[in-house]
Amino acid sequence: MDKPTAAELEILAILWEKKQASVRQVHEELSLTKETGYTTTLKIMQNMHAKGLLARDEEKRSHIYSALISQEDTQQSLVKNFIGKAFGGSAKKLVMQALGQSEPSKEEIKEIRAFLDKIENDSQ
Amino acid sequence: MDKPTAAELEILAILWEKKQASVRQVHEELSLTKETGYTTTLKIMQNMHAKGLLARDEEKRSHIYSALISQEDTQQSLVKNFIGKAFGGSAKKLVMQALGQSEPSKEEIKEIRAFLDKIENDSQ
DNA sequence: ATTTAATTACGATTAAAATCGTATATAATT
DNA sequence: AATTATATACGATTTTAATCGTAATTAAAT
Repeated sequence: MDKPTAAELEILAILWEKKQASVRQVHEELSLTKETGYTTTLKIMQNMHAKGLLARDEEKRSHIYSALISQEDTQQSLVKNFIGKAFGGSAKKLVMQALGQSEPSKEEIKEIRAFLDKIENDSQ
Repeated sequence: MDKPTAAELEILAILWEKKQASVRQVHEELSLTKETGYTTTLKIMQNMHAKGLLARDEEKRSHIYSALISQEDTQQSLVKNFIGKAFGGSAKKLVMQALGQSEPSKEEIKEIRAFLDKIENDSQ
């Protein structure tokens, strides 16, 4: 599947969190961080529905939308694409760049170490 | 600075590797992985020069271009932006997603562990 | 029933990026 | 010197995403 655009991703993020929502609800959430018109949000969500990115329940007057692609799958394809485009295919370089600039807490570092342990064991 | 577009990033990647190159050289490299016209490459590089992304030596007939922004700085801003847009600001989630899908080698895992050690010590 | 408010549908417009054609200039070749 | 090849300059076009206005529809309120 084609990767979602920037505006689509913002809407997906809201739907992943809310599970399901009307255009109105999505738009209000979006308005907290972005200056945009209601019909713009509506249009994008209609497009996403037409593309198969969102499901739509038309029972009630105000349609209820929900994401048809999972956050995990989407993030996976985004990361894969990003590593290819911005880091010449090296996941290691991306990881180090991300760690180097984000100042992770002790606890987060611990979690990442545990994750590395898990990967190492799985690969045997 | 504004983040480079996708096409600009491809050109930057070539210039970071070659240090400097003519439009012809960049275009030939680009043609290996992409179907595109010479004047398209030329135009984009001219735009990048106008924007201050590339330096240009006009001594010879065929101008010689080089990147004015470093790979490290660019990757840093790209990653920062990406974490915000695709991972709700959590570098840890990005890191785990990247590690989970890339099947890093033992050697790479070792390097990442060493990097984590370094970060932990620096933060004290 | 009428009016008001809220929603979807639809198309047009705008904006940004990428693409390309053609003219012009310059160098190299014959 | 004339021809050919190669570059740049410039503007127009195409493409894709995002934005928005307005009409039509439906529900709610009076």
